Amino acid sequence: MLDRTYRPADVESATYRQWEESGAFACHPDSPAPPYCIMMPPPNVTGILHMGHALTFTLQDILIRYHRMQGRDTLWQPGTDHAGIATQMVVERQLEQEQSSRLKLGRTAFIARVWKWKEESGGAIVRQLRSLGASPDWRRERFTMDEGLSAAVRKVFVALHKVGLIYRDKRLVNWDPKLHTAISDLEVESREVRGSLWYIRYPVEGEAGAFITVATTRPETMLGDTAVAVHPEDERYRHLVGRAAVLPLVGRRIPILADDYADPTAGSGAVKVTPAHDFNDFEIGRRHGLPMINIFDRDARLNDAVPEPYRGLDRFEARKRIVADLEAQGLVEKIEPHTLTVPHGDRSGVVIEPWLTDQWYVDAKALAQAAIEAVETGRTTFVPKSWENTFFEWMRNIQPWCVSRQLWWGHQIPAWYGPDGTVFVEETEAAAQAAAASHYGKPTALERDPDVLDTWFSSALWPFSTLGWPEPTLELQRYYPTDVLVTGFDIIFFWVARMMMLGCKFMGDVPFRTVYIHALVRDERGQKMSKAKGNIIDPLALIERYGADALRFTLAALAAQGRDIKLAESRVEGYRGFITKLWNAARFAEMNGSMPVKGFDPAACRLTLNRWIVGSLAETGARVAAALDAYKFNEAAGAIYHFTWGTFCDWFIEFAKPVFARADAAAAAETRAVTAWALGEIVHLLHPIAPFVTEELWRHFTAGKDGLLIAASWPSYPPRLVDRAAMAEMDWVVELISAIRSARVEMNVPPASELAAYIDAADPMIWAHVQTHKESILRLARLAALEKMSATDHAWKTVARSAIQVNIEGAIVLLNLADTGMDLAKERARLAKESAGVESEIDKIARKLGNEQFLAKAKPEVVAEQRERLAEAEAALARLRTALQRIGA
RNA sequence: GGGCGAUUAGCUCAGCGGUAGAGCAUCUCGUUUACACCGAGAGGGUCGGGGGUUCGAUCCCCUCAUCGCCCA
Repeated sequence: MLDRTYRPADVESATYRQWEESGAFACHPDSPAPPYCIMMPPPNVTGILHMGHALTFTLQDILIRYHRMQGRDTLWQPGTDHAGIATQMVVERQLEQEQSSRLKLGRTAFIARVWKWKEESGGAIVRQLRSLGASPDWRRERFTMDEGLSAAVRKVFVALHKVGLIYRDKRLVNWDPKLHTAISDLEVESREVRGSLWYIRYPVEGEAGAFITVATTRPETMLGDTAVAVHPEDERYRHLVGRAAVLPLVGRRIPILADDYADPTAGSGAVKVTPAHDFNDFEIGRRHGLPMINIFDRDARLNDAVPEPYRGLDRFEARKRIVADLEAQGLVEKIEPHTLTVPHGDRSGVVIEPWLTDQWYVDAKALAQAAIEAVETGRTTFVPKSWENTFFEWMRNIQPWCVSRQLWWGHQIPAWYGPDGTVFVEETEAAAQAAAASHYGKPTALERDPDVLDTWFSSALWPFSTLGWPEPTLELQRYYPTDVLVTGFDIIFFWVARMMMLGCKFMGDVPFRTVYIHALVRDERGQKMSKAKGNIIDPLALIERYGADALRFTLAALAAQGRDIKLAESRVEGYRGFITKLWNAARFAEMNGSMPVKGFDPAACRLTLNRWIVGSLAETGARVAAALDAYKFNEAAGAIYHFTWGTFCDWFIEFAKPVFARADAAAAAETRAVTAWALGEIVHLLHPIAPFVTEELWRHFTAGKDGLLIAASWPSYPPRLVDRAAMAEMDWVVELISAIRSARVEMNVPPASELAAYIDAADPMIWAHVQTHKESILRLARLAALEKMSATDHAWKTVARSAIQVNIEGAIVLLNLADTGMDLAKERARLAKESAGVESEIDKIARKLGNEQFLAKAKPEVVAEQRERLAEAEAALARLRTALQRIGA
């Protein structure tokens, strides 16, 4: 016997274990079934499950379970990402607490320490994924630093280097002075900061008392200035172009030159040029062949290239000192408040310093071409399509990708340097040494590049490296290109674009046919969840409180395309109610001996009631499948929700009750069988979204005889199951009961009082319907009796004065209040209000139908529909008028 | 500055050419043996403003306002 309420905690972990042990998650590369593959975006090994993960993995799991049930050989490839900077930071923080440090340990010991951390505490998220019910093929779990994946990284690096698509270059990079590494453009966050604009006078050489005033937001970098630039058209400064200024505090002679970059309308119109510490100035420096003077060390402290008093100062300290010294010399003309955007490292949070270093770059521009074409030609499509624009925008303006990082944790770059600096890029040290021996003519000692690769470099290979590339494995052949990538828009650039580029390059085909971009989860006020704001909703806490299914259902129900998801806990609570509702419907079935019947054929049902629920279910099944096929998770969830609660529970079960109690054994048996069948179908249709409760119910009803639901087939329903007549009939009965209920409440009829009712219907079919469903109608509308009586009967006229007259399609029903008394005035008002409503509707439709343009141009079925509506409304109005007349209005 | 998106019931959101919907909240009533994590019923919206296209606009187009996000 099922418990009174479903307790998720009691079944979830055991059910999960059963799924996993049954092998249901496994892919079968040798199977004849068509494959279906999703690459799980590998979460950071340091990560813990947050709401964004819960959403993305729920949606992926829904797709996987759905396609698995459809008979596809599914591979959901799981794994984790080594997350270079994040992981290194975690372990470094630990060392700090032990009064140790990465440097004290040395590289080899440090890396060993990180591996140890990874084995012990890494991958918590992988365990958490299980409580969400995710069903990836865990046997195939990969880690981006696994030997196989690392080999793929080396091979790709070397191959790209050989063809010049990876190269070493000295240019400005985004330098993180806290983490001591270069980072890519994407890892830089622009933040608006309130600062100042300093106007500084630079003396003009050879003209005592003459100055050119430059405006700058970073006065401290003046020590590295190598020019002053003005706009070529700027009359104010034309006479100074070609001459020189004397850099204050330093005394260096720097040219005044004309360059379009200087904006005459901004600041003073003249700008200082610091090519080694500003990306725009770097370009000016290149155009004019200016020297580049690096004035910072790796901590962004002033180095020995600056005058002695400033050496060793931190950049912010230096700013104060330099401004003070310039003021002392009367060289600060003015200081204006100024809002500017300042680059910050997304990991460290410190201000990024443009710094001149040697780094490895990927020629992203060249690689982007094939990826752009793939999307243009539709070999990969985005859902929703509008994200393609974002993708194109980024890809068409892509910059060289700086892939080297000055970290220890990651894939060390396979480059070795000879004594003279010659670089040998090879997959192994032995190969590098061989290359060096042939280059130098003798064995030569080499030193390996200490840097590691950007974490996203290995992630970019994920769709094929996890399948065994470069080996020509069966899996690679079978599952690549994958079917769909599911992810948030925030990593289109970081990851999607790069997988596209490297997939096209090395596999000769796109990594996925479809990219489904889902919304970001925000809190109920629409704010991004963050620790700082304290508005984080922990998915694991929700699972504990409401069950994984309630959380999954909520996320699916809210996952409308192209919108942020504002998650309120009340939604999860509400959908837990749905899970419980289903549970109780199953209890009802159980209590009434409704168990699955072998060989039951839903098409063979005789009772209208049963034909109706069968057809209704078939339509729901089609809707759910169509929604999932179109990635409309909210529609799938909505369809199953409304059917289960609004149709099956609210009406079908109520109608079934009198049938079960009836003497007609055949009818009862058929209804029992249909009830069990429908429940079975519901758990199938709901399983991808709410796998735990559905599996539990399935187990309960089949006693395990039919195997696990996770491995069951997705139901398909032949169109002949949909019986329009049965559906219309039941719709009418529902309308009848609803109308009576509504009128009773409106007229303050005590709920317990059972009224005698009379129905007058012109169409004999209606009376037939009433007779068929009489028991249900009496019960649900709380009537003592329902008899046929014509409005022309004398009795009708008498009763009408003490009765509520309920108007429904094709009929009018009298609810006799003789015993309880009748407020005629109130009844008149009620009928009058209803006729007013109908009149205005008639008016609206009549006007429409009176419009020749409408008749001429609207689709015929629309016109027909309006005619029908008008006819019905007119009939309703006639009934209401007669009803009013009868009570003397 | 460039781009994208939003503005629909008190709140959070669906719908996106032809009868305005859901969840939560509110109000009234109810414990009729599946379910109070419930049931019945009700109230509540000139679908941001203005213009246009159309027989017809919440839906398409333009414009304004407000608010987000991304990129510079």
